Amino acid sequence: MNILDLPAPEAARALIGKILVRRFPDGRELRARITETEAYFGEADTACHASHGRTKRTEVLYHPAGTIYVYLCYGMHWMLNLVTGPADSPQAVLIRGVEGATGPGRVTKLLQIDKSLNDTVLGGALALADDGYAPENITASPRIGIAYAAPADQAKLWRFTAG
DNA sequence: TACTCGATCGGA
DNA sequence: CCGATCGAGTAA
Repeated sequence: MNILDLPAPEAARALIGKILVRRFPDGRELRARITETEAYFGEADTACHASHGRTKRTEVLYHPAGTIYVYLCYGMHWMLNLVTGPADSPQAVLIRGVEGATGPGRVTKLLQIDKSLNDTVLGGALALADDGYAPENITASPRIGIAYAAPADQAKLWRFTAG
């Protein structure tokens, strides 16, 4: 059972402590342990980009688990998401933080991730690794930056932090 | 084609 | 607190 086959909220929790491996064409490799995630879960979740249905932008969210979703936010920050769950069920986990980078915009800067990885699949330029490490404890809290979402969705405890 | 606003960050 | 910076979405 792959973590990314799980529903996004469960996958988001399970991804804490796992390692992102960024591989470059010249063979170089960067590794960063995931410390913070958020789940965006389906068209019914008004905080999820797919809440407005299937569009050119959100199409990638409907792809199979393990697909990478990268988009530009505020004109300058790339956001890294990993699609979870079955195909045609739009859900994803936002990687909000890794060791050495606090904040989703810093994660992609550190790992040199941009639009070119959008709609590609984990296992190539970006992969997941599990070294068996398990965080001491994981805290769940409300998601950040979704003031536009319905109150019930803002209240969901779908942000996970290692600590 | 115009306009708006964001899953942010760093500096004042 | 506020500006940077740009593409998707929406309205027209």
